[in-house]
Amino acid sequence: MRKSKLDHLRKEGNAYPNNIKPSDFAGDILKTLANKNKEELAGMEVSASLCGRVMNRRIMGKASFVHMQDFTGKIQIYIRGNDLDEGVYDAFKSWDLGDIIYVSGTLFRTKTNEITVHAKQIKLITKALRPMPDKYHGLCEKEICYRQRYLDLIANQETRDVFTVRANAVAAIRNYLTQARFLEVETPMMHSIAGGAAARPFTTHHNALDIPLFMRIAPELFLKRLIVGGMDRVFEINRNFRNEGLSTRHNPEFTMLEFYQAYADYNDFMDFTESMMQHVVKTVVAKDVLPFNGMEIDFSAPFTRISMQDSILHYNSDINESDICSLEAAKSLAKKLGIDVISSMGLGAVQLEIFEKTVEKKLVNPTFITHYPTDVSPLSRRNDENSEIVDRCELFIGGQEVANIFSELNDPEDQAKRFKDQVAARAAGDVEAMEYDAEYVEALEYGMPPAAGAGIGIDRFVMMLTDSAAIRDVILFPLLRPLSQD
RNA sequence: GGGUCGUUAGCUCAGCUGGUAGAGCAUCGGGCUUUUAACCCGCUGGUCGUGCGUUCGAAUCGCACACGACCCA
Repeated sequence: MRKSKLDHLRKEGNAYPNNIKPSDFAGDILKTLANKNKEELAGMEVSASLCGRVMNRRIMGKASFVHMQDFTGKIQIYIRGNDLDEGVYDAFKSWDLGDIIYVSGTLFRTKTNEITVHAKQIKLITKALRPMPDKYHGLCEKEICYRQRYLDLIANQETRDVFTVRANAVAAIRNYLTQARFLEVETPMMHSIAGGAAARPFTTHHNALDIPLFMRIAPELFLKRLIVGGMDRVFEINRNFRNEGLSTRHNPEFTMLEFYQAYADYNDFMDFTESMMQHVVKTVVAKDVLPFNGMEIDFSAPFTRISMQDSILHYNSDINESDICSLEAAKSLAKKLGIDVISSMGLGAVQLEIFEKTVEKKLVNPTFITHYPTDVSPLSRRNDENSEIVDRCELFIGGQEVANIFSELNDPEDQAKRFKDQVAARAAGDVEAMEYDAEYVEALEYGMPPAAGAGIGIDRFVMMLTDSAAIRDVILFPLLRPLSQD
């Protein structure tokens, strides 16, 4: 048993040493030597030292092959008893799959031409007391992958790839924004008024102040305070928390990028968002067309831009302009579609419902939907020609909402009025309607320059970059119901 | 919240219309000095998600519950 092997290690000395420093990584070695043939490699006498986990062993009496894995890759080790100090090989034979080892030696190619470390020294660094997932099938059960992500990461290369892409995408975004002179900031995660989005917050409590606090549902109102303060270009990549159900597209905590720029409008930001996303796709996955959930998403072409009303007509040949242009007609159409129509809904709100029901899923290639109704956009600037709509759009890709972009409302009196409408909606039973944020209105009264803002759901974007069907697959530790104690 | 499916050894999975629980890998013992899911011989390993019921007898049938996956709202 592995436990008794550990006990034996403890008796012999330090069972958990931390004085071993590898100088190489498996993936780097394989990459740099990839074009050296057997003879060239033998002549070079390249030495290497690595640490990693034993993933596979083939013991053949007095010599063995091992595959060990670090985060950069998996490399084969050739271990011959004669090459090692007295007793080391016998000890090695008692080691297990999953143990973490140190190896140093020289590189060569085997009969079958695989780059391999011919071990001169090996050492057990950390004993694995529990068995690893199946060496061939890996770990399949989704629940174990989510609950014990470390096992998923050990066993499944695809999982390591997904989270590498995620890290690279975030780095590319950060780099792109920084290059465009955006300043990265951090705003509060705990708010006394949960604003900036239509969602229910998580509640918590601060003991010393004895006040309730809410986990933020969006950073928006704080980032715009920074625009008031003269930080003309800011962005934040961080977690939002929304007290809602779980689905393949929803996790209660998720990562949001928000960025704001003074003296820009939503048209500028459509351009900016489009080129930023294209840049990320190009640099991170090096493809133009991405497979996603059985669809193909073309990121290289200019993103389509179409108004909500036009999109309804365009994607539904059976709907005519007269069906959605008056409140009465739109409501009867909505009812026909099985939408729960509330009497307080305006034309815009009903159109939005019709859009979500009949168009959203059909938007595969990146598409900006423009002309959002004012009554569902309490923080957006009204359109100059039509005050019933706002200068706002949402970006849909692969049938999902990925980004929300608008020209910011910087008129404090209009903002105060919009907040009041929200409070009224809340009183009428809309649990997601916003509260009146007097301090934010006060900030606007000091003068916020005209600005554009955008929010991009990082998790959903990463789903597309990695062809992941569920948001859980791109979040290392998604929320699951805890296992009961018994 | 509603529907469908799933839960069997550490992992991956069989187990038919009810009749003493199976395989591969891993583990353990033995053999093997260039293997590739190494191979050969041998041995272990189970509260069949939980509970209740039907039955002479339940992994299998029924009900409830738990957890998960997918679809829908």
